[in-house]
Amino acid sequence: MPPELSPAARSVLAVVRAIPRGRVASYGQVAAAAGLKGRARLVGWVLRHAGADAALPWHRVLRASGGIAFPRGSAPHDEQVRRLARERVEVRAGRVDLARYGWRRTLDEQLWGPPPAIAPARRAHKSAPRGD
DNA sequence: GCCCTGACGTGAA
DNA sequence: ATTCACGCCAGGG
Repeated sequence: MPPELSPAARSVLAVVRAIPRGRVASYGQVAAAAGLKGRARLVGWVLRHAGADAALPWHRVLRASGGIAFPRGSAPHDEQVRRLARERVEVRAGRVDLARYGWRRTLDEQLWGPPPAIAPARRAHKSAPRGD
């Protein structure tokens, strides 16, 4: 990263630092919140060059699909999973359920966010012991 | 300048 | 669920 962070880069970092513990946001979402709509790649670029900043919650940034951007099995992937697990964010098959852990900034999003009742009322037959 | 490669996103097949 | 084509744009060759 250049000695002087571009204003854009600073905005991105500010947004990332604003993601609450136990919640996650997508690259695109971060970009938009930083006033850089459509520039998700830039967010990736900034994080990649931000590297050794333990205080930066880079692990809370995921793909729009909720998936981790790193390849399954790669070191950074596992590291991200660990960091997320440490704050109670569960990662299954390399992805996080955005409906449950996605960062919702506006009241509107808070209310309309998790629409379907968490209890799917699935076929009550061969169910498993559930209760989280 | 041109071409390729990304910690990406979206819409279409 | 997967794959593909594009759109995007900063760097590296």
